[in-house]
Amino acid sequence: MFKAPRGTADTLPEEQPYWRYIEEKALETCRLYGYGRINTPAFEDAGLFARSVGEGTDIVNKEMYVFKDRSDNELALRPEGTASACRAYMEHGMDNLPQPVKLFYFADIFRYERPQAGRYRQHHQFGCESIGDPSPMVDAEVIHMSRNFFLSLGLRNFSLQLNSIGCQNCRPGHLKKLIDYFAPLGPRLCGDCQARLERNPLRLLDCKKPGCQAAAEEAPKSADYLCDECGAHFESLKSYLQALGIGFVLNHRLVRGLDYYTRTVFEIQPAEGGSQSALGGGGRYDDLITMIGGKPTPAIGFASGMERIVLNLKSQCIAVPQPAKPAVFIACMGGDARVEAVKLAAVLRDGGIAVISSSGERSLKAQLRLANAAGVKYAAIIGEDEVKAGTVMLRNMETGEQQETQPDELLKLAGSGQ
RNA sequence: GUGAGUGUAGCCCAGUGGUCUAAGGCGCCAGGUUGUGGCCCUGGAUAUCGAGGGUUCAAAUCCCUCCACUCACCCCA
Repeated sequence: MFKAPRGTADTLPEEQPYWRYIEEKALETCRLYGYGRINTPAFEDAGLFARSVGEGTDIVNKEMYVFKDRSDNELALRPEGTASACRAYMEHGMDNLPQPVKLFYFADIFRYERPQAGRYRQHHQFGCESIGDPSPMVDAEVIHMSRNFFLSLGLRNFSLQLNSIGCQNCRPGHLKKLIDYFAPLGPRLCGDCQARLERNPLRLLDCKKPGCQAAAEEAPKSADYLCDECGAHFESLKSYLQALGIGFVLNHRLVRGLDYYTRTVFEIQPAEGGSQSALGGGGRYDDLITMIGGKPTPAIGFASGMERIVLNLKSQCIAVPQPAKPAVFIACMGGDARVEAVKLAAVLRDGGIAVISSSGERSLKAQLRLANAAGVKYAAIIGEDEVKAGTVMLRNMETGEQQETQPDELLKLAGSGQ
């Protein structure tokens, strides 16, 4: 038998209310902040991600689904959403629009990883990007928006982790300090970290190994080595957040796994669950558009993982709206009754009433059991007597009362919800 | 890619060498009225015991290999 590929999942009808709920809250949040929806392809030129996310990152190196199509184009299933949004921004000349351009999306994201709790090979992100404005006001607004999105979902007890990793001008200085700090520790670092020292010293801060963690705590902080511009940007962002009453945790070890981030980086972390279970995260990426061949364009974005939100909604026992049950179940007995049942279902549906019906193969008892299981308010029963009389036996499933009715009366009754 | 754990019906699971032609619960189907649901009662269907190989007179149960799932690491949403 076929099974869904590893790391993918079917979202069955009973799960859908969670997704619908999240989508509605996201849509409302985007409306409040003036974001417009964009859909981009599930796959792109592989180079788009290699250039933006970074050749040296795990995402590009070992997690990206790359393939050649029949014309030998090198394509990749998108491993994140920002690069596509920026590509679309450039491709459609959105730099000629009033800036910033604010886009949001729901996208499936593909990464070849070992699945575990809250992590899948295909997962879904709600993300937003504000492109074209360098002001820290925008940073504050994006952070405010992401926080309010989670609050609107009813989620509580999450923290906002914040850091600034500087820009092309000041980051090299910090990196050098980091190397100077970590290099003498050499053999006391774990194997991974010794490799990271060469490849990407920032990542050393991220290591979960106790020994490295202790070392990372004392390491030079990027925020201490910001250039004047980055420092001023970070300071005013913090003052905006304070003015908005948004609490945050300065986390100098918060670096993100994508190369394109500059200055502001942030993450929303649930109270419970490890550091790898972030509900969402984002940051500024002022260099990304130049990395993929555009003119210098400042931007900042945020993305959240739908599956992780569902997990947290459940663990926090947040009830989500359930879809309405159909109003009427039509039961029938006998061949002539079936014709009447089909006609009645059509009349009711034309009148906007949700109807489910039985094909009449089973006993009335069995049909009513189905009606009960479906949670309908009314069962409309059509047997030989009703066919002869041109009526319908209407049974109220809540009270058990029933009465003969005309089809058009039934329409009125069910429509009024009485 | 690495490490640990788990694999028995649609779902939850009992069972650790013979009494297992595999128990129970949920769900499903039917019956308990001649045209009537929800509770209750009765009956029924559904399991190549993850797959393959081995040990043994005898394997769901022991051994080996493989596969899948889960959790954790790496990294991220």
